[in-house]
Amino acid sequence: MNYEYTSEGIRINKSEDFNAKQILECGQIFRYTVENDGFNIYSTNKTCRLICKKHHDIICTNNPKEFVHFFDLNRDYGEIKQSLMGYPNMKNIISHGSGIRILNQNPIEMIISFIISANNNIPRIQTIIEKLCFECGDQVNDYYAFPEIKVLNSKGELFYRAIGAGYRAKYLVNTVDALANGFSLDLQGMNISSARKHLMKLMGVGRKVADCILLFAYHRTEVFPTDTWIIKYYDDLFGATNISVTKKADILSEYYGKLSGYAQQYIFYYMRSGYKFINKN
DNA sequence: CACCAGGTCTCTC
DNA sequence: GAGAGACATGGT
Repeated sequence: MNYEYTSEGIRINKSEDFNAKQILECGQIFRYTVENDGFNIYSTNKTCRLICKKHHDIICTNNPKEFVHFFDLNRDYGEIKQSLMGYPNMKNIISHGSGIRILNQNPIEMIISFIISANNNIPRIQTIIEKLCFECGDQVNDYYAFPEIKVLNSKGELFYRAIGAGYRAKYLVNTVDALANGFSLDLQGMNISSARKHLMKLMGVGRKVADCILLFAYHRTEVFPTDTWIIKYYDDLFGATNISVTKKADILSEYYGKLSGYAQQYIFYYMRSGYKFINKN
């Protein structure tokens, strides 16, 4: 990715491989706001302002190095997209969201966020997380940080219900307690199935949520998070069958290999934009 | 009213 | 290990 540090911030020259709107709207991040000239983006207790100009974007932040990693700027997405083009229908799908990148986010924030995401819709997920930060997070200038796990662990099920988590409140209480008491988040050296199994010990973390955590916090791109949108895609591509969602996820991740996570994001964005998938080779 | 949204848990066989 | 139901909440 072509970028440089300037006095204004991280300057990103206009490129097919970076589109702020697509990066933020492809469902991987829940904490951002839309402004006239761009976006405000929040991750753990950090923030940046992404200003979109005609010929370039500027990332304004006090933590430039962290946000270079956050936006995955040192990876060649052109190469990734080139490889994916070889798959059926991917040309259309990728061209619709060609500026998507997979962010490198915080494991705890991803775990909590995606437990809330289960059987829920994106606007409501955002509202719940926003309330969580407002109620439990440290105030930093004009926003609230993602809460410390200790603070979250001081809250009970009633609190999580009050912010709208519904029946997931119990899962949150249970998982936050595990995280506050030394549950390991170090997945280094673990193969994908061990890493997934480990995360799934947390209450509220099933196959799909585990795969989101692996992809968005650990950049394990060999997973293919399979939700209701992806199932629609799968059924169109391979034909609707009675096999389980888990099995479909296995087949998809086998099919796309190490590019699964990237493929999944392009497809998710495409499907959710209201495009009907048409299976034509 | 039913169905859906980035599913998971529990119970049963 | 696979297959039903239940589950909070808000939108269409």
